[in-house]
Amino acid sequence: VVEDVVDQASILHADLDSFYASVEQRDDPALRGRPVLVGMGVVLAASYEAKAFGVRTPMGSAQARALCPDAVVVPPRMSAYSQASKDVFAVFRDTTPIVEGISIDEAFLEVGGLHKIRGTPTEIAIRLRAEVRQRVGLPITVGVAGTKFLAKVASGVGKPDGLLVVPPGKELAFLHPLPVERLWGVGPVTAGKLHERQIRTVGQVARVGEAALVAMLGAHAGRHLHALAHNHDPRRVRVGHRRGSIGSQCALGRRPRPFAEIEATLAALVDRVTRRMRGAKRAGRTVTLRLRFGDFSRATRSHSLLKATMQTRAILETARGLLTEARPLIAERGLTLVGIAVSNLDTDGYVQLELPFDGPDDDSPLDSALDAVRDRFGGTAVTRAVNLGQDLNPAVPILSD
DNA sequence: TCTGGGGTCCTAGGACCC
DNA sequence: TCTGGGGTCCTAGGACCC
Repeated sequence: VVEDVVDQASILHADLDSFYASVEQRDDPALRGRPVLVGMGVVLAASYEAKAFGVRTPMGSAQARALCPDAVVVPPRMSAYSQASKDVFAVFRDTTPIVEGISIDEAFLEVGGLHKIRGTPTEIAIRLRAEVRQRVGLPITVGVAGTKFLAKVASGVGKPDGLLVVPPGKELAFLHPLPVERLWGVGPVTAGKLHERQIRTVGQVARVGEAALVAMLGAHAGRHLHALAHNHDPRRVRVGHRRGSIGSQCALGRRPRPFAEIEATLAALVDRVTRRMRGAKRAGRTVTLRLRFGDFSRATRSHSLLKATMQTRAILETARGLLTEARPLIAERGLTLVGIAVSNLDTDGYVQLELPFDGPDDDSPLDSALDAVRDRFGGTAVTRAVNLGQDLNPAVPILSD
């Protein structure tokens, strides 16, 4: 009973519609009302006009053009989307301090304690949509419900450019007729397993029983799905989430590549990732090499360092070692994608510098280098004397936060 | 449906620890 | 030399999300 009283519909899930395509239509009036595809090789986003022709992401551009010959295809402009995302999140934070971003174009907002200041959750949601439209010029759909999960489902059903409120007491009536694919966490594999047993709607999932779902899908997935089908989701909206990994990848196409070219691509990926790590002031300890092959099978190889680092050289050496380890696999199956990710992220780590340093009388290059490090990483640099002439072990930190 | 680039979370075996 | 019960961390794979 207490839960019923407390658990009012106070969670908003705000989700921008066809985000990249909407930004393109906003910035180029000639694209408005027309089918727009963002992405040259593969469709990254399609406007609703294009989706009406059956275009989906990720779909090859050739196929998408076949479905929708009148579509305008534009290259992605990531910096414009990134700025638009920042602008929309500013509107979110003006609405409530409790905002949990879950991707570039969606977030949860907790508006429960704001009744006296800003009105009911529904009133807040109406105003939020108007403000995003007015201040950023983009359409957004908002779902309102008592749990995160249901708010997310509601925004999905409410798209495009809509508002869907699930009032307390009406949750299961809303949820149970929906197809299982609507559940967050049910993808093609899980949906297939459910369909095999003639389970197609959320209501049918709810009637199956937890034990049967666990037998079908495994302990966690089974319990999770059972809980969601009954709208049990105790998760609160959390602020201050930090990413757990930073990575970059590159599709290579089906053409066979010389090993040296793969190594060069890997070096470029590592450079991009370590730059982003330094920009975000995050060091990482586990390096993962991601591979995809001609038959679309995948493999990963990973290695954990003793100490977190954001140094290009240390991560590149590790990545090269992993690539060498995977070389027989690559020769056997043919590589179509290579990627690198760094996880086990920490806020501090080490940076190693090599400096011309003639002796005790010549400490100015060291001082200026330390200043440069402080400027760049914003931390407190601590020096440790190391005789580089004797010991060139790259694992020895000479600077640390 | 012949497939990009960025992520998250879970499972499971093995090594190792007390 | 064999044995419990309780853990942690590492690695690899897989499903899923936008």
